Amino acid sequence: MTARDTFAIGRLSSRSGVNVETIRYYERIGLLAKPLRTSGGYRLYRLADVERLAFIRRTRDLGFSLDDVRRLLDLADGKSRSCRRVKDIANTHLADVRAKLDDLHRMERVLADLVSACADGTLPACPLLETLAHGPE
Amino acid sequence: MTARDTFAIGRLSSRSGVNVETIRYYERIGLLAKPLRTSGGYRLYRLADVERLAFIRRTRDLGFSLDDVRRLLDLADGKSRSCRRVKDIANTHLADVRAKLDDLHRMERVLADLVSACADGTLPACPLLETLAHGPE
DNA sequence: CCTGCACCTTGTAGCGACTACAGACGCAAG
DNA sequence: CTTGCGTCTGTAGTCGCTACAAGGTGCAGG
Repeated sequence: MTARDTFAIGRLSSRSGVNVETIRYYERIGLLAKPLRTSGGYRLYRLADVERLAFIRRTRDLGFSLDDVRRLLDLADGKSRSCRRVKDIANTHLADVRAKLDDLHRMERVLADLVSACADGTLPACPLLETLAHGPE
Repeated sequence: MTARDTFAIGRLSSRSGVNVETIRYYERIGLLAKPLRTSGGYRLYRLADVERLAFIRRTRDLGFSLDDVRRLLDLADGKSRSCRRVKDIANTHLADVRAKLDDLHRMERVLADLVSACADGTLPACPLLETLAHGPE
């Protein structure tokens, strides 16, 4: 049934590193075009789909939202490939990442302090619990 | 109608720094006990509720999950106040925070690199898009 | 007493990005 | 032909809220 260079979703999954369920989800939300089907209803993919999905995976791994992925795919598909617009999206996302980084750093510092205040954990009153109950200082 | 030291949900919200909708949500999932009501059905709170909610807010601000919050509240309520168990929860969460911190650091580095490779954004081919399309080097 | 207004009520649906089924069908190897 | 895995659709669950809609309450001013 399958032409020499087509394959089913499981193979696309293993070749792209994206979960089968996730691939179907991407199709449902319109991130991937609807693929050809076998007479029995199986989705049929080609090498180009592996590429596209690998693009998505790499973009997701950098923490971009699916909306950003969509925009970046559009830019990659377009003739223009406007570097400017790509850069804008990336810069905005970079600012988000840095903001989250700051938040996490703050949490890390406070948590590490609080945990160390608990010493070996055998204290009668728990300093960590005290801080949660009544605030710092 | 209200006794001298009770107040409605809006006041609890402004005193604890937790959104009205969020307070009702916490009640619904059993994080807060069901409060007394006025004859007209309004929830009635006391100072102790402000404390409890402030505890929750502080704990959430440190990034603990609501499940962790529940466990920490149980420990704070219990006679034992086992510092050991509190410490275990905090340490596990701290490890999570550090793992996320590592992820974000990695993203930050790669993003900053890619963005700077785009120079002033007027390049004919976009290096950032190339990397997303074909992977690093 | 009536009006107006802010506040409160319940219930439900939406967000993002998946993940996890159930129950049925396809397909290829032995 | 049977076995057994792969795939299909559709729906519901995750987390931690947030945002309504449509109606009821409480209180101050006139």
